[in-house]
Amino acid sequence: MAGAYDFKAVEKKWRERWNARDLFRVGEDSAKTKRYILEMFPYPSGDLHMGHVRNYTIGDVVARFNTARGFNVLHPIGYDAFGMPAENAAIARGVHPADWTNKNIKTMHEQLKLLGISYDWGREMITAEPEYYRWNQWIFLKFYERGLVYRKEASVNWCPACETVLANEQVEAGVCWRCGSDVEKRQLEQWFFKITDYAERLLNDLDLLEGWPERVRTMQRNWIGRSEGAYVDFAIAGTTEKIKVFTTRADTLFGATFFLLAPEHPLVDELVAGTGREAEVAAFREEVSKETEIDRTSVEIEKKGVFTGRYVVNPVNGEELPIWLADYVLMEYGTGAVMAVPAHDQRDFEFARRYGIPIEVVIQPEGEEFKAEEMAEAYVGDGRMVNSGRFDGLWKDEGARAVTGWLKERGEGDFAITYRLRDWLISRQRYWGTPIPMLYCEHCGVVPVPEDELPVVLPKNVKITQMGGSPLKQVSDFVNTSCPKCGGRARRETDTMDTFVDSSWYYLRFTNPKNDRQVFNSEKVSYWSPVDQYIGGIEHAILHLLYSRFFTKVFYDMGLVKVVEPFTNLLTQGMVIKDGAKMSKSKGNIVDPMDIINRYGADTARLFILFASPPEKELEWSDRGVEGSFRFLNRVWRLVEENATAIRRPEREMGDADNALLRLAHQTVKKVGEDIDSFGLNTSISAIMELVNGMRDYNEARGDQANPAVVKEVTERLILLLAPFAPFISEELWETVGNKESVYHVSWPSYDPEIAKAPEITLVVQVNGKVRDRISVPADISEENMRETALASETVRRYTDGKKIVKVFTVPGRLVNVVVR
RNA sequence: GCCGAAGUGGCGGAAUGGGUAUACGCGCUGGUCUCAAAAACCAGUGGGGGCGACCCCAUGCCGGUUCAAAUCCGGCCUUCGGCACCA
Repeated sequence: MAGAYDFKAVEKKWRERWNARDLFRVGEDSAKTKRYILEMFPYPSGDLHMGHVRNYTIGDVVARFNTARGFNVLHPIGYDAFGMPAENAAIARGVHPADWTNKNIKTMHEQLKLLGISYDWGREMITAEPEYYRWNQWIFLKFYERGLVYRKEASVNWCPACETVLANEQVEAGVCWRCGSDVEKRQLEQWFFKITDYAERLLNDLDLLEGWPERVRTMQRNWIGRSEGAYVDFAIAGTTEKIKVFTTRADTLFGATFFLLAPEHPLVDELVAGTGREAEVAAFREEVSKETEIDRTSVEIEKKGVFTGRYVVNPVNGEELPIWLADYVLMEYGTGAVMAVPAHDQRDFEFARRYGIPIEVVIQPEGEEFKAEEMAEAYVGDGRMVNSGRFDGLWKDEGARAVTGWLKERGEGDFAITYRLRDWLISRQRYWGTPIPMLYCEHCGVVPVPEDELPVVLPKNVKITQMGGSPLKQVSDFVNTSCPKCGGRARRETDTMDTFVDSSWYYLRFTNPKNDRQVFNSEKVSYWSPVDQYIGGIEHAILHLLYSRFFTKVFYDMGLVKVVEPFTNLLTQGMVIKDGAKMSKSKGNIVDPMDIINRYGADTARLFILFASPPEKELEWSDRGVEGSFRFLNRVWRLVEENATAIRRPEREMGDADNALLRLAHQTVKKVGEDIDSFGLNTSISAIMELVNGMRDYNEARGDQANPAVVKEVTERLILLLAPFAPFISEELWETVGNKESVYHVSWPSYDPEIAKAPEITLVVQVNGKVRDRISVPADISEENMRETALASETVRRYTDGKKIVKVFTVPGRLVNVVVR
């Protein structure tokens, strides 16, 4: 295709050829080493945005590069197609969520093809199709069999805007992760996955994930929040009944002056009955229940509570402690009950001061003596135990162990570990999700749907309103069924699954997406898993990545997979921003990828996005920068056209300029390969640009005298290096220089270290650490020669004459530093 | 408040097992071509000084270690993320 760079024609031509040949299809091949490259699949919200383009382009470079290097590369794509936006669209515009979703998928599929991403299109999956979500249901049943699914009534997070419950991970700083509404608390009976059973393994195995950013590992570690401490039993005064608390500070047990229960604690009614404080306590509980998560967990808000009229007995000294309810005690953590030690816990301190409860110091640091009445805040540091009977004198940590051990002997406590991680609430009171495969039989109670009756198909004829409650409840055909056990009347569960369930295992399904007999084929999943390189946004640092790790571990225990971690290496890409802010409709700073593709082509869009910033960092959008990338591709185009002519000229002997260009080409091959491996995609492109600059200088200097063999070799190398970044133009140019085969199947070029080696280096000469001269010397110069050359330099002499040379430092092949006095 | 990351030209960014600071690109200035413009190409471009070969200063700020610091250490400042009553 001679003439100007017509990106539209070029990209269309190769897109059609790739499609026709199904170029990117892969299968298992035991003769090759596999590489599984995966980008987080998109939610089909409409059009591809710049963040998607960045994500998929980065992945595509890695995939194409690894293919060129001879690996068998799995690089699939699918659509995370269940979710709220589809339902919102249905409510707003009366479209069926399925139709809305499918239309969006179609658009995004086309756009991904326009971008030229090398996906194995035969593996495309849509999680909203029964062929996929039936396996969600199957997994749910298997988890149920293993005791990892349970149903319980609990105080749960409720998003009033989404009209559904949320998992703990999905509440960010008290607001809904998706819509930003203040989350409320509700008492509801819901389905949970018992992720806490895996807390210890999820925590420990973070150490295996050396290919993950430390930041993400830390976030997960904090989220799991392991605490070592003790359970201690407190008897309710005047009864034999006991309440268990969890504490990490058993050393302060002698300093407990009151006792706290969460307002939701189930024992409250029973305790308060007959104390005459019923009304006051009930009013307090009512007040707390109305608070949003934000109010309740804000540190600034003053702690409040109410006395129950009852007491517990401190097991270490028999003292009676008043039982209060306090809003800062959470039912979901530990046991929902706390011993309060105001001298050594800031929250208890504030509470005690507010309600006039005594404060007693039981830990004293060396060289200081705290007096309860003088303290302005709790003392939480180290020190020795005081006022603690036989334990006096022990340091904080040994004291905690000693007290716990002593309680354990007496049967009043034990060592314990708790986690901040809560079980994963997966029920959603929404329509557009996977139906939970459970039945409620009038006689048998809760009954799982038998495996051979899957899938429980999501009915299409549903009225979706914003009225709240599961829309499926209204579909009597769906709800009313018979019990598989007794044949009697039963009704189906009408809640659907959290859509994070869908994305917790899709990467394994890609190894065998069309399998209608098994969730995955064991050979295929063994061949491809784990994912070698996973790429996506940091916003999933906890949510999706933690859930996926949990699923993989359960699958491992089930014998379904042989790996304990799903993603060996993780790259968290940075956001695309414009004018310093995240692109968003409300700010009006959105750049539509399709505009860029229409104006400059996909290759330019890809190149700019990769060149403007390293993948993990934010990318500041720049229209000028895009033009620069487009100019570069035009330069490459003209250069290759020019060289295609030069290649046909008669042979000639190698000269210095030829060797120099060849050297540059080999150096560039080395650098580009190394940089892609370490995700220095911006620097690999700059290296390619330098090669192009070198080639241009060569052509200008040599004119008709150019060496055809050198030109051919260097031009071909250039095209091969460019191919992962700008695949369309590379295909075309590859053809221009006379090749028939698709560049996709051509091996990555090798480099010869001998050719890449420079015959001369620049010797930097410093005097007292300041650069004074730069001298070109042979690369293999000895240290002795370096020293001599440096001292002989005229510039250097000006600084050394009349001075005493104290010492001369040499760095082989680089630098000499002369120290004078 | 706690944890983490990052501060380099006018801008995006290079260079960290200490050793040529500012690669590559954008922008800007001048030039070639043109009736003119665009495109393309060529040259220049951290700041300051000198007629000059050159010199001084500069990687958020202040100190330190070293022959040598963007890079290591200590202390600040700023920005951005995450967590946020977890007993």
